[in-house]
Amino acid sequence: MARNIEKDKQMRWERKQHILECALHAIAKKGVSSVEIKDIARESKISVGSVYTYFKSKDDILKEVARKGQEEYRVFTKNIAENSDMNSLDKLREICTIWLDLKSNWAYTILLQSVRSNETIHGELRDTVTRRFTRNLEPISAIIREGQENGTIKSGVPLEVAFYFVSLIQGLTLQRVPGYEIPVNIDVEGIIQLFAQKTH
Amino acid sequence: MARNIEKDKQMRWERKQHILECALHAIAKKGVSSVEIKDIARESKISVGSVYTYFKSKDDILKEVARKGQEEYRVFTKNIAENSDMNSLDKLREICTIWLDLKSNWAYTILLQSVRSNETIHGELRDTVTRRFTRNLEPISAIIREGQENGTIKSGVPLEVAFYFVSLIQGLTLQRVPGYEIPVNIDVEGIIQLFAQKTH
Amino acid sequence: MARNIEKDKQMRWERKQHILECALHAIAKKGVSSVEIKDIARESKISVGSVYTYFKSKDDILKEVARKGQEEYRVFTKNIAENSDMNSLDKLREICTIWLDLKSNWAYTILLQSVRSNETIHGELRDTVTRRFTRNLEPISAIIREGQENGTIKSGVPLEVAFYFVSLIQGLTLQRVPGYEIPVNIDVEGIIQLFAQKTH
Amino acid sequence: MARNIEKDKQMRWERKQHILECALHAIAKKGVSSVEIKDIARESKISVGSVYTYFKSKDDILKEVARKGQEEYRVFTKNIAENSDMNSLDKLREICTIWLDLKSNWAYTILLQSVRSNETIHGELRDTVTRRFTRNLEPISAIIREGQENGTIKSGVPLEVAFYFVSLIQGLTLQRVPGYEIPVNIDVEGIIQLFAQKTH
DNA sequence: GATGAATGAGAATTCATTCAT
DNA sequence: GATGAATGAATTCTCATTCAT
Repeated sequence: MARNIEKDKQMRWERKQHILECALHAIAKKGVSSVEIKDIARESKISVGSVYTYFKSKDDILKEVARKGQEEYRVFTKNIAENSDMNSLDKLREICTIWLDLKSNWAYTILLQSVRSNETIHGELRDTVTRRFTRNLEPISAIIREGQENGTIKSGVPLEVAFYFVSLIQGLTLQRVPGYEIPVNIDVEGIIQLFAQKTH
Repeated sequence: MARNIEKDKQMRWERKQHILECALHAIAKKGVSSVEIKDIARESKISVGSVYTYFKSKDDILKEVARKGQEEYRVFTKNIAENSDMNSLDKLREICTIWLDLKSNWAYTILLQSVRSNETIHGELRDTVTRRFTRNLEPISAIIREGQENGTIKSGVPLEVAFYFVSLIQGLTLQRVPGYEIPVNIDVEGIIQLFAQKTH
Repeated sequence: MARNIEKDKQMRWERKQHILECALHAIAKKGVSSVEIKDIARESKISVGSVYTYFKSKDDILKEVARKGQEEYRVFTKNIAENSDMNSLDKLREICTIWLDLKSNWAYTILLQSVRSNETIHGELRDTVTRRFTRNLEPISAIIREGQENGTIKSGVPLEVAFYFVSLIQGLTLQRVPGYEIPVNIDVEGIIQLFAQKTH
Repeated sequence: MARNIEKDKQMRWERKQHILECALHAIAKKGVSSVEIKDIARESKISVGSVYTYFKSKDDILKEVARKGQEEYRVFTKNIAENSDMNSLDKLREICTIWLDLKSNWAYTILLQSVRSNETIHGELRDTVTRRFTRNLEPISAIIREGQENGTIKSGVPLEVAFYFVSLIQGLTLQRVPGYEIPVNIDVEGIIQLFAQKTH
């Protein structure tokens, strides 16, 4: 009996995660504000009613997708930042490459943008997303500082430089709308060189 | 008589422009897909019905706002690019400063963003916006090329570097949600230095 | 122009009243909690969407119907209470007769009951309805006091007796469900005699 | 074996009764039409699915709650009516006191009210409830007749007077919404005096 | 032309009932 | 039998567009 309760909780959690992932895909396809519960249900291969078994409302889902995305991003950048086997530029390179490679990042970036820029969305959520974004600059900021100390990254307030780096990547990501990509090549090395300190 | 017809046409054109500006503000406040015709009417201080006297549909308005914004942007960057009184870095500086200063740019950037990423919006519009965005990279690209030739800007495919420059500025712009700004300072000089060629 | 604005306001007010009356009929037919916006729209001979032009929500309509009903009841009893051409028992007789005759009173009584007994309804509304009910006892209470003073009505705390009188009438009203009436005759004179002071 | 079957039947009956009582509480809290199977399950401390093990449908539960309540009421009034140790007025007094004291009566009265006035409820049930209500007037009617014969109760058609008595008590009961009571004292003696025949 | 009420198609949400475990 | 997740029909509410004044 106790085992079943545990198992049920586990199952419920897993299904929630599944729906969140499917919601992200649905958002990637239709855009945050056009996505319908129907789309999320279809993508998750469950009924519309069932979505409401796991989430209170559509807003609730969007909130959770944003949270999940930001948390995963934090783990992703933190792991790279703390990896002592890589030098600073390689860390930025890695972040840039993986970030621009992941298809889901587009949807996730769009989502965060929408959440933040949509006045109809409850202030608390916008606040939270903003706060998390700011906190998520820290690992990048640490990499920048480290690079500046060993002379491989350009000088400048680390947090500000991190902000530019992230904005640049997000700006590029937003241009990569599936089906409507800007037809200009993106070269990770070129991007990294913007932040690299030339040595002679 | 002919004069009156001319005058009427002129009036009509002016009112359309007024509505477009107000629509941009309304969009900036509520997001492209949440904005209602009622919002645009209220912002323009006219009635809902009158909006339809000047525009065929909501989609029509979005299309026009996007077109107007992108055209003004093209004129803005082109003028700076062709100004022979400024050096290349100063041109970038000027674009960066003015762009980040203008409040309406935030709304306009959001709008383009939303138009391109919103699947419910007619493909033709998304196509047009994308094409114009690409073409609008040209003046910036020209500045980059010029700067590379006189050794003040870093090397790299000019169009790609221009793409990074614009993406960076747009990425930063999107973070500046009125009331929910990321609390990190933006220093134009720091941004320009990313693209500047160090001389010894 | 000023005339039109006035006229518009007047029209709007009249249509609201019309919808409220139709809503009361719809409620009378289907019961408070089963009544749908569709029913109210049909009864008012307007579209569902139009109902929302005049009222914010279904709850808003119920609230207004309750308010309107209680206000009309207050005017009704006050007018009778203050009529110096009738003696006290005639006043009670009149109230009783008219109240039990009016078909809409059934719906209205049901509505007030539902509002008060339904826990899902916002406390503020329940509070207001309760307060108004209490205040509306006053005219009846005045009649009772007057009758006691001239020896035609039984003794007892006037407000309490008024409460019994109103509860009795409301209790009877509630039994008169259209189509499911309790097959027992209601004799106004018999009811009045319960409250009358026998003289010898 | 046979004994087990008996025991099972007994258990099943007891659980049904338990659910019915809990359903009454749930209905009292949320109103007949707002009450959800979930509420009844929660109140009964069993699962939603289990409710359906004992009852065919929500309607079935409502029907049973109403039947149970009306039957208990019949037994209650019949016992008092037939009690030869009490005089007629004492009998009314007893009914009045106990009825107004019992908290569950409020819920039960609301329930009957709602069942009868709710058009979405099956006509057969509404019919049955109405018929039982009428039949349940008989014991009260008998008390009235008895009182009239010994000169302690006012004259009038006994069934009609009984109808007024019950309506008055039910009317008062309905005003006593937990937490939203009408702030007027209820004095059983005052009520009884309305029906008492003054002797000189 | 200007206005804002009217419309109805479409989206979010609820909940009685069923069903797999 | 017990459980609670799954279902989808039904309901409330929204909003672009039309239309009468």
